[in-house]
Parts: sequence; structure tokens; C-alpha cells
Amino acid sequence: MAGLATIKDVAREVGVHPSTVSRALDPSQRDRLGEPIVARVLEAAERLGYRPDAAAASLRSGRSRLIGIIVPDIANPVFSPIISGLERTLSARGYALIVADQPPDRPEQPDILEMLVARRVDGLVLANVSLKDDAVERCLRWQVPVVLVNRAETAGRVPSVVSDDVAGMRLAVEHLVGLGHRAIVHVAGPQSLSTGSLRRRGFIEAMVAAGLSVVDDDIAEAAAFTREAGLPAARLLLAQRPDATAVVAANDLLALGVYEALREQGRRCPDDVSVIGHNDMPLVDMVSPALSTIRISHREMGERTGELLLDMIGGVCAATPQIVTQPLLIVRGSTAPPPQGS
Amino acid sequence: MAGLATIKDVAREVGVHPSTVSRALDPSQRDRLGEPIVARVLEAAERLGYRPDAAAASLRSGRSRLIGIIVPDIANPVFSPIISGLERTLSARGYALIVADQPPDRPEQPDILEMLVARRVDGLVLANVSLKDDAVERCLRWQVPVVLVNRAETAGRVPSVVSDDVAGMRLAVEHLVGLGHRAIVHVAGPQSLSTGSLRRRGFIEAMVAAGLSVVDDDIAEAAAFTREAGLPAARLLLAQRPDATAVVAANDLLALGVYEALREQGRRCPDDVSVIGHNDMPLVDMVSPALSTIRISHREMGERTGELLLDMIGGVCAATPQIVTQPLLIVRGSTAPPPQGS
DNA sequence: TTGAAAGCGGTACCAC
DNA sequence: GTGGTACCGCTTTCAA
Repeated sequence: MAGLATIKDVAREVGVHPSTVSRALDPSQRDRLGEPIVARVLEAAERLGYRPDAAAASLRSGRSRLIGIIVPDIANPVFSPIISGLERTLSARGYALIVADQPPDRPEQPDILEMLVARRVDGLVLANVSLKDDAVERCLRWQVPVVLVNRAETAGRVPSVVSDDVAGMRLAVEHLVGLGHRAIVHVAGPQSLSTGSLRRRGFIEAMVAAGLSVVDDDIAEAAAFTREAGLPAARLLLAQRPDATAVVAANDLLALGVYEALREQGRRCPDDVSVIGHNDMPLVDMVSPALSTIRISHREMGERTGELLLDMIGGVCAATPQIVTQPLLIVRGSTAPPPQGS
Repeated sequence: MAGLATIKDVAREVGVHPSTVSRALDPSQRDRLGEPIVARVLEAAERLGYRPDAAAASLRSGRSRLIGIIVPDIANPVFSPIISGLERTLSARGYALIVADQPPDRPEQPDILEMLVARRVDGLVLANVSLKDDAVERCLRWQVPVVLVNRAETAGRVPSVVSDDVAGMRLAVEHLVGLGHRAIVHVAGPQSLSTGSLRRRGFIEAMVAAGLSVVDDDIAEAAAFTREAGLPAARLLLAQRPDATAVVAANDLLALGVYEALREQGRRCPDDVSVIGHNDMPLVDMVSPALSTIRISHREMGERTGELLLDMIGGVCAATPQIVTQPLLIVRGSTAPPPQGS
């Protein structure tokens, strides 16, 4: 490296042994040394611009102070605040975050998971697990601390931080029922993901709890959590249930797909059909009509994930906690009472 | 570490010396060895699940295959696609990306830049430099390869990848002039950032080129590139120039702030006042009215940044190229001819 | 073609 | 309290 000062340079400068420098630099060992020597070491280190080599420390200590996260898409507004919150928590405690993305369509080119394990990350956050995914199993085998975020697995073998998807859907359905809706349908997300599957289940449970029945035609599954995938699913749904007065979408992008489908058919939202999303992404308050939705604090999920993971690494937490954050109903302009006479 | 196999384990398994294993695993050295021994090493490595320890390799070789990026906000829709494009390019070539954010208001708590240098990153991407920033100087002193992205510095001491901000503003102004506007004003971004400053200059140049003069009252500077900062700037501007028929905003969020200011005053867009943004963020096509804007491909900027940085690390590129990508005018519903009689 | 040995820059454990 | 030393896992140079 570019001639950066090493611990030996500092030791030579001060006239002490390298191990003494190492101790003087470590706050937890510092008090075992004499005051003046610590001061001189600190001064010399500062003056020489000394920076400990993380690779060397990692090699010897077995801890890299590196955490990895794998997401399906870094730029996705669901995942970027998770990354952001996680990074904030980690960097405050001296950990750095390696971000890798692994879109569902790019399977395991140069296996990202192995790459991170090879870098000896102290812990791993998986934001991309599908319900049947071997990533968790491999982490377990490698004994690397891992936390799932946003999406969980059914087995619950590892800790996770997720939003209460079932509760979120209950909020959505109860809101619509409260407005007088009875003919409520659901654009579901991919059932291979916990978010898609749990929100679908939450929808059904809430409908049943409200005394409304749900049949197959009341639900259409979108191939992905995107506007593009939402449009055909919404078209199908509106064709199957032309009498529907409200659509619950499994996320905001799907809800925007519903907007487009309604526009195609010349039906107005919320006058003819109410629409509610999920996530409260940035800018959905600016679309027309402003989208009613279920707010999830992804940034907070990222922060809690970081705390949990650091606890695990520190050996604080023995169990496998399943942290569930509570979502919030946000009422805007896309939900209203059903049209008269329906 | 969790008992992961080392090179010694593989050597013992095959019955050769560790250095032989090292050579067998290195494609560029492999051909100096006998065919059968290479095959046996590869097989044993596979079977034991051997993964080279990146820290050890880094320590010895002096190259960490780690790249750092510092952004002002990971979740910002301008920066997240840059990170995404960068990560894609890097991971394809065996590099991992450490992401750190350093918001302008959180100065240098535990100095992020030093932290990354201490981790011996092979290169650094700075997406957060302001026009007067010592980060570049420090990287130069430490001799760590660095590329600026999105925001550049005036001095041009290091390579950068930016959008042609001046050209972007020319596209915006020419579009409005072409529609018949003459009374055009500008909500500028922070002048401490190259994007804010260059877009302001581009606005003035384009206005002058169109034979229109610009005075102080025609421009209001927002304190940040946010909706919240856009609102008061827009209020001020509309008060100073009540006759304005078009507003050029320095980015999309500021444009949305203009929307709010217009709404407050009961003026309609685009009927009374046209508005154009900059960036073409996700979802601005869904706001009402759909926002006309200048599209920048941030993902592509991230990719080109990665290529450039890897070239520098490989010693391919001696000069300090300033890569400038060309923006694109996207016409939607927020721009229209000025009202009759104005 | 392969083996041996010397480190890279720290940390941890043992002496004194 | 401080110095000495071994060693983390790998790469690389030198010998054989």
C-alpha cells in the first residue's frame, strides 16, 4: 500500500515495542499502560497518520468487522432504506457494510453468498430469501450469524425482522369495510415470497373476520412486485369481478398497476373503485389520486436488523428472535366510500 | 472463524505443500504444475468447501479487492441506482463494494473516509463531494485511486463521471422556449454542489442563447435538493415574478415543491404555469400532472464509474478522464404552451 | 515441477 | 507495565 505507516513505524518513533503500541491504541487495554507512554504513542500515531490495517487485524483476531447484505435490488425503494438504516447502525459501531445484489433472474453467477463468506464477514443479512431457499441452510452450515429482513422463512430457523404483513392487510381491509365496501378484491404478490404469501393470507383472514367470503376469482397473483406485473393482474381481476368496488394491492407498485388498469377501462379512483397499497413508498403521496397505503418503516427495520445482528455476534442473544414491526394505516385520496347503489 | 478449511487442510488432504495448492488455485500459475496434481487439488478444495481467506490474501498481496463508495444518502433515488450500477460492474470482476453514507449534516463523526482507507480499499468512489471539499485532497495524498460521480469538483484533479448538467438545462429551456414561453424562472439547487451550480449556469446560458435576459429575481436557490426546500424557494420565486409562465427546477424533488407552491396559490400546472424537473426519478411519471423532466441514467453512470476505477487500479488509465453522459428531454404533462395573452 | 521459508501487519499470550 | 514471540492464512521468492 502507499507507504502508510505501520505499527512498527510508530513503535520505532516512540522507542517502544510494537505490542506496546497495539495496547496503547486499544481503549480496553490502554489502562494497563503508563499514562505518558500512551500519550506519546497516540501523538506519534496521529503525527505519522497511522491507520491500523484492517486485513491484518482481521487475520489475527478472526473478526473482520465486516457485515454483508444481499438484496434483490439495491435501488428498490423497499430495500434501499433498509440498507441505509443498517449501515447507520453498523458504522456507528465500527462495522462496515458490503452490499451485494442478486436479482431473482440472475441466479448465482459467481455465488454471492460464498463470496461474502470467503471475505469472512462477521455476519450476514439476507433480504432476498424466498420461501424455499437454501441460502439459510448454507449459512447455518457455515455457522455465520445471519438475520433475515423484510422477507422471512416459514421454518423460523434464524432470527428475522419483518413487518406484520397479516396485521397490515387487516388494517387495509378494515379501513375499506369501514367505508362501506363489501366487494373487495386482492392483487397479490409472488407467492414464493413471504411478503406475497402472508399478505394474501392476511387479506383472506381479514375478509373472513369481517364476515365476507373470498373465492379464487377475488385474488390475482402478480408475477413480481412491479407496476408492469400489476397491470395484467389488475386487468384479470377487474374482468373476473367487474362489480368490485375496492382493490387491496400487496404493495404500492402493484397499486399503481391497478391505477393504470382502471384508467384503461375509464373507471375512476376513488369514485368508482377504491385502491389501497402497501409500503408507503416515497412519492406515492404525489400520485393522482394520492395513494392510501399501509406504512412500513423500512429504515427502522434496517436499524433493528443491525442491532440484532451485532447482539448475535457479541454473543448476547442466544434465541432466534422474530422481530415484527407494526405497520400503520395511511389514508389519502385513493380510498372513499363505494359508489351509491352498488 | 467457523472452522472453514484452509489451504493447509487442502494440502494435507492431497499430500502436497501449501504453496503448491496456492499455485494450483491460481489460474495464471496453474499451467506450471502437473495436470493430475492440479485436478486433485481442485477436487479436494471443492470437497472440503475451501474458500480462500480474503483478509490473508489482502494482507500478503496488498490488494483487498474492496471498493468503497461514500454517498450523502443511500436511499436517495439519485444515488441508489449509481450504487447499483457500480456494484454490478464490480462484482462481475470479483470486487466487493463497501457502502457508507455521510449526510451533509452529519459531518465526519468517525471519519468515514479514513475508515475506508484503513480497510485498504483498492479504490474509492465519492458521490458526495461539495465544490470545496478536502476529501479529494486527502485521497490524493494517500494515493488511493478515486473517481467522483454525479458531482464533480471544479479543479478536475481526479477523474469523474457526471451528467452534462449545462446541456440538460439547455434542453429544458429550449423546450420551454419552443412552446412559446418567455417568462421563465429557475429554482436552483444548493450552489455548494456542482450539480446545483452547473445547472444554474446552464439555465442562464441557455436563456441568454435564446435572447432572454436573466436577473437575480428570476432565480431562487433552495437549501437542499428536497421537496421541503423546494416549496419556500418556489413561493419566493412566484412572488418575485408573478408573471412567470414556466419554472425550470434543478431536480425533480424541487419541481414537486413547485407543484405544491402552485397549488397553494390556486394556479394550475400546466395551464397557468409549466414546470420541468431534472433526473427523471422513479414515479414522477405518475404524479399529477406527469412531470416533464431531463432524464439522467444514474445506473449507467455507476457502471461507467466502476469500469473507470478498475482501469485505474489496473494501471490502464494514466490521465484523469472527465466522463460526461448526455441527458435526454422527457416531455410529459407538466409543460404546455403559455396561457393565451401572456 | 515442487518444496521450503519468509514475511504481509497486526494481536494475544507468555515472560520478566 | 512492558518486551518478546508466535502466529493468523496466504503469496511469493528462492532452492532443489
